[in-house]
Amino acid sequence: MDLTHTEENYIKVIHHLSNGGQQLVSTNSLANYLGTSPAAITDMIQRLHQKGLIIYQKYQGVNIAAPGTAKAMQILRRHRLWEVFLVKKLKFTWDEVQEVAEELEHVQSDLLIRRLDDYLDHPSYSPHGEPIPDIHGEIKTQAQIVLSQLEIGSTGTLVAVKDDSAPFLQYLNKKNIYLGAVVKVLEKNSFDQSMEISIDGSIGITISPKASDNLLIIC
Amino acid sequence: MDLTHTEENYIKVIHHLSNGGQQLVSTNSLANYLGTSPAAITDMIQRLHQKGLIIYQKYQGVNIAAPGTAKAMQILRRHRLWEVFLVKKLKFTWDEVQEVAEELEHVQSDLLIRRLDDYLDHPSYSPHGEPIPDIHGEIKTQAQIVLSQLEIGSTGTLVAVKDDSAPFLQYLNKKNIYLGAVVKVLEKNSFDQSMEISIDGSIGITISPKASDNLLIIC
DNA sequence: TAATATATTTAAGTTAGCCTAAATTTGTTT
DNA sequence: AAACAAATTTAGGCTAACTTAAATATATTA
Ligand SMILES: [Mn+2]
Ligand SMILES: [Mn+2]
Ligand SMILES: [Mn+2]
Ligand SMILES: [Mn+2]
Repeated sequence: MDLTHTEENYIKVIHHLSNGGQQLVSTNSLANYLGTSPAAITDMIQRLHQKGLIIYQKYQGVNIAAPGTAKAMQILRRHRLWEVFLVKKLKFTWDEVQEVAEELEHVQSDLLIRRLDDYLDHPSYSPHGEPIPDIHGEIKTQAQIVLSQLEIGSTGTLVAVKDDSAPFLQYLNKKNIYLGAVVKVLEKNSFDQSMEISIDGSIGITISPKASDNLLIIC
Repeated sequence: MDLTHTEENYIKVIHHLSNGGQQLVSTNSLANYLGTSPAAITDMIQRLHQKGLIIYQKYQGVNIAAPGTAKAMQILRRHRLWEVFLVKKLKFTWDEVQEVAEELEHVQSDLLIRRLDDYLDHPSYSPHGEPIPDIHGEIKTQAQIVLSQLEIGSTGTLVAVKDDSAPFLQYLNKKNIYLGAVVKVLEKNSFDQSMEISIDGSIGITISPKASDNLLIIC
């Protein structure tokens, strides 16, 4: 079944906001996330329910259904492969890729994505550390924790960001924080939850709780 | 001014069918080329005329206007750069690129196209030998003639196809005819206008007038 | 539990891009 | 020049994806 660009975007957002199917998503949260009216959301979710991609009960919110999950995985795969291409081959920075990948993900060609994957040597992660589903829609998960939960004196490797918006990524650029770096927690300010960290040994870096809640590490 | 995918496709086709502005294009020829009803064409050309991209007089047909030409050049640039990318980097064959490039050409990002152009080392021609407009919309033209006009005994270099449809390109594949090859006219059958040619020295190749009319060479 | 506030759906209207059928204009014959 | 044929436009309708305003259901709180 072939979806429109708009339907693909809705499916991706419902998958995201439902945490991969773990919770119901309200009409208002979708409207808010997508910047449209609640009426438009109701309109679309009725159609997506009709197509069997989501589960919807009037007034009760929606959840992603199995065919919707498969579709979401396909779109995320395309999105993240294009992000890798843009960064690795076209010298985009990680804060420049979002908008373009948002369009490229809708180009319909299985051959294209298969060849792109080959060309990029089958990457497992996007430039933001998000896992890239394989051709069957499977993703490898690794046990990650958020930096804010790390104890003083502990170290970890920064592997992903939870928020891949340009402002956050630019904030990280400014503080010289990048994926793959070894992070050590030097101090925690219980007053405002801010953290003193070192990045690959460089010290003097203070980050807000909002930032440390959006940085994922492995230990 | 930002156009929709559909508007971009119309502009490209009007530019093409008007021979770059040299002749008027009829409603029916557009309808026929695009596979839509004449009524739909009238609808769209009125809007494109309103936007100043084409010149249109009721019942008289349309022609491309200067801003439309600029837009067409931009779309052709994107289309052909993507075609080069698909063939050179993703190992597509020249008969596989059309459909995908038809979608990729609509991705809106000047940075993307600039970087793609850099990445491909500023190619001048598509895999079909079509010139790639530069960033200002300029194209280099070279004096080309169609193979059917070449005299017996003369040679030339095959540089482009006039028809880049998959069936024609596959026909050329089958006959081992490719761009860059030296073509020599060995014989002409005045009975049916068919031609005996050699390609880089290989003989025993007969081609129809329909084919030799769509092969462009330089001498 | 009843009143009130909030969330959601329905109703009605818009635009892009198509359709078919009818009306109109232009081109071609006689 | 009138009649006919072909090309084109207009009229009316459709679907996708939105909008605002009104109606209705659910949640909260007195
Ligand atoms: Mn998108
Ligand atoms: Mn990302
Ligand atoms: Mn196109
Ligand atoms: Mn081409």
